[in-house]
Amino acid sequence: MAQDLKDTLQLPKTDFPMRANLVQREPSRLAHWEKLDLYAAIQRKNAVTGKTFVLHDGPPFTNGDVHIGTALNKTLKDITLRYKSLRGYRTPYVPGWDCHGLPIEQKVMRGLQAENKQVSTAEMRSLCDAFAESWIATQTKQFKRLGVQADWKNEYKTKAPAYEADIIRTFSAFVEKNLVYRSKKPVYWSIPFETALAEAEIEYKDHISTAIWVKFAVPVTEAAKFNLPSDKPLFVVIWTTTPWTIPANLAIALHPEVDYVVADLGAERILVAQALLPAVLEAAKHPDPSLVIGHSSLVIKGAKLEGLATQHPFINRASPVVLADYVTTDSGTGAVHTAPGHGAEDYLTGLRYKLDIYCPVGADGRYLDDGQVPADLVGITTLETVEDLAAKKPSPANLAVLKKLAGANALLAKAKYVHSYPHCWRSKTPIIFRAVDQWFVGLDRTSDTSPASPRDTALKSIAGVQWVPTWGESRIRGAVEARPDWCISRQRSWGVPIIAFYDADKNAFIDAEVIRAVADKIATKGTNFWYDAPTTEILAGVTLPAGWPAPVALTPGRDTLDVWIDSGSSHAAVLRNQQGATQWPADLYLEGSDQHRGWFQSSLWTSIIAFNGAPYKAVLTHGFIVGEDGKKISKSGQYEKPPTSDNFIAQYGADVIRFWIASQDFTQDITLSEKILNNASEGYRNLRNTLRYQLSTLCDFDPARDALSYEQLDTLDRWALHQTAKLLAEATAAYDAYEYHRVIQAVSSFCAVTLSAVYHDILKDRLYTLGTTNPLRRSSQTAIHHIFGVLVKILAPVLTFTADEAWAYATTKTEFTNDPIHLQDWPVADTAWTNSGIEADVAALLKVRAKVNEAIEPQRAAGKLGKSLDAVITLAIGSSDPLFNVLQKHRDFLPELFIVSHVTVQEGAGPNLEVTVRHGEELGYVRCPRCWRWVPSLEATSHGEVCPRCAEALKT
RNA sequence: CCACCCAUAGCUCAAAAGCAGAGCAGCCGGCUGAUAACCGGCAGACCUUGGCGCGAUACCAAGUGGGUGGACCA
Repeated sequence: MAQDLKDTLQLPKTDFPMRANLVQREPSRLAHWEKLDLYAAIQRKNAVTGKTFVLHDGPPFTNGDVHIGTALNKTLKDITLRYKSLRGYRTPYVPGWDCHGLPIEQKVMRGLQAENKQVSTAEMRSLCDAFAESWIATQTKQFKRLGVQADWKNEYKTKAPAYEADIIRTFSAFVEKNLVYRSKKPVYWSIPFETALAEAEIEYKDHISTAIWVKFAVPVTEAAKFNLPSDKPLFVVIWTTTPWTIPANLAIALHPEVDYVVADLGAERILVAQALLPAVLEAAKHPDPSLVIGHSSLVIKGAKLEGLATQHPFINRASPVVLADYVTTDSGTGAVHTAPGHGAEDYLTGLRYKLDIYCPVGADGRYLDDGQVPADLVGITTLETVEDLAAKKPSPANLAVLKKLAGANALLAKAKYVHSYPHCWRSKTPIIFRAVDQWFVGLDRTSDTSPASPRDTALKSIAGVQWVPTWGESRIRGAVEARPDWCISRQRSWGVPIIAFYDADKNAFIDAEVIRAVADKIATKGTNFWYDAPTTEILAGVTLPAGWPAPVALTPGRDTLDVWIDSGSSHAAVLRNQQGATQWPADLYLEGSDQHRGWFQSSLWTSIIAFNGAPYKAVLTHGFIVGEDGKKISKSGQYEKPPTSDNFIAQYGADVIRFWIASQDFTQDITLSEKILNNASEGYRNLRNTLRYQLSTLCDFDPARDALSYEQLDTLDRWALHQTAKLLAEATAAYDAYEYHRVIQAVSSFCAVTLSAVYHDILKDRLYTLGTTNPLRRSSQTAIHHIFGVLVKILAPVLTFTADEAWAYATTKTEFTNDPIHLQDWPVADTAWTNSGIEADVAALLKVRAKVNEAIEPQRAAGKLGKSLDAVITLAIGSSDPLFNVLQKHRDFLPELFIVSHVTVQEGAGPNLEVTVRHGEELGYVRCPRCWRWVPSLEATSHGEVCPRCAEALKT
């Protein structure tokens, strides 16, 4: 009989599974979308609105699986775009791949090395190409699995010939504006391989160097100029661990604020930092340092010595004193040997003082015969071979220089010095710093046609861009202001060549028109054309500028462009060409905050120079994923498996990962831990169950047939719609502000509190027990139908799979629909939904409800009461209290709201609300076996005895 | 060493110059008509110090801790 009655209830029913089983089921939804060509369908749908939102994709590097950090980036982009497309924007999104660069070249090279293979540059490039291509395929799969929706058919690759041609054309704009110049710059140099090395190709190892203290004589005339004593020979003493660079010494750097002292050693005087004098004397093994007194009258600030021209120990050349902040008194003499061709900071100092970037060492590591290097040094190598290292023998050059210094009586002291020193990862020999010719972009250059320098224009354009968060603006401004001239050449194979030619004397020839002509050829033939074809073919049909030698006399350069120009040209190669129906400038760039110095900046420079404006209207940045210990996830050892996107998806499913990402304030670093992801799973399940419950209550509801108008809706349902309107406004504002975590907070709270704990719970009675077509039941279903529509669309950008799944069940009662959620429009709340009168009343009543629950709890604990429906409540409150009237007004609604069997409102004596709880039984009530409410009496029906209300329901 | 950002409950996030609010987790219970679900109750937080304010977790300053970028080192 109980079962019989149960069958008369309208119990909720849905096929929408409670268990998401995302890991298994998401792929089939992806396949379904693919079949529908959903991306294209969305673009078609929004093509008529005239609104477009272009997010330009920053290309990930194609040398590995998609990292969870990359997943974060792509997911944020996807959420943004899906929201915008629901808002009616056409959202062409062309994904990109950054294919060139050292990491790939290195991986390929290490592979070849393991097999002991030698290949040509063109073969090398083909191997790199294949390597990149295979990762593009893998990453595409992984991004798709994550739910990233994009124009995959129109993807851009920086290694595609057409793209490479656009990189080269961008470069031609640099040349055209006369910004490109050639200059020497010190680079890491491997002597055995005769090649420049990148930072990543360096290994640091302990090295035994010969430290030397070298005396630079101060001529009498110079001493006089600077009020230094000249009755005895005076020397400035420098200290260095690389004796072989002494022939390239062009200056001595002092710190402007450090005190220097002239010390009398008896036969001669030396000038060193006062603080380091004892250490210098000790190194020089002075018999009795205590006798040496620095002339107290001769303590002098470094700044006062600027310009003092000392004499190089064995080359007839002055070595002037210059000033530099990096000079320390930690070690050495406080006077730093400066060879601008052999050190990064020496180089910068050299630039500041307009010194020659002098490098008398050839590519083979041997001293050149340049007319300055002493004849007995010419041809001697600076290379320290592996054998030398094993024998702890200094390089020939070091030995020769020591001999020269000793012979010139310039060697005050020498000592072994063990320190970490860069070595070539392939030859295992110490590298040298060696200045070689490089191509630069002069960022401060102006011309008649471009009176504003790139830097000025860049700074101006930064102000016109929206930076999210706002501190991004000062970050990039600082980076743009501080950036020195851009060194754009690299001595690599896997990259885009710099289109420059050289004659037999290594004179460079470069011209914008020629570059563009070559670019056109590369666009069809690929870059290997540059490496394989003879110059005559490369330049066939190209009109050479006046003054150029004939093609036969020219050799194509082997330098490649800095890879930042590759990705930095994407706006030109993609947006300007309207690839995938995009447009320039982009509405948004969205990348990690490290890109202020990377892609945001390189894109800005190329765009400023080539097109005179920023390539983006807004730039949004996010932080990085860190482990619980606050360390970057890649360095944080908390996960056994590599932190790849796929590994996390395999455990949680894409929607949970997306939910987690959306729930975080991504302007900060984002913490990832098992606990946090489990939290996210829990949050996800809550939302899923809420959607599921709504679907189940709508099982017999056909909106076209059953929906009521707002005017016909019940109070509680109107209240729920009011809350929904508030949620929608909040979520919309949060989406617009890119504050997705606030969307999640709002929706989670709405589902858990407003719906699950209050609205849905209260609704059960009327939805289950009333007759199918009862207006009150239809009222609630109408409201739920509206609420579901809002909720599922708010969630759609984040829970792409689940929202569509729920949408499919709502519209077709099956798992899939051919009209997916992502093709719908953003919901609109009817203005009538906002009803503050009802909101105020119900809010007051809900407070009473909380009091009632509080009062029920002790009874429950005492075992007197089970479910709240067993309770009969008496409320007593002073009639002067405004609440009294509210309670009276809604008297008939109270049992339902409190989910109790009966409520009596009395005029109370005290000022406070008094709640009395009794079991229905105590009042002599009987329990209706159908709706479980306690009522004064039951009626007989064909289904047995039930309460009058149920009897009524059973008639229909 | 410099610049910038951040600091609220175990976790993820709110708010507001005037009693700091949620979700998840926790603890105790209920229900068995959302059931690997659901409901109720409980408990739990403003980094430290100073300043201006009637009043500061919020504004200012210093410190501490964490992060990012740079400088330096190589």
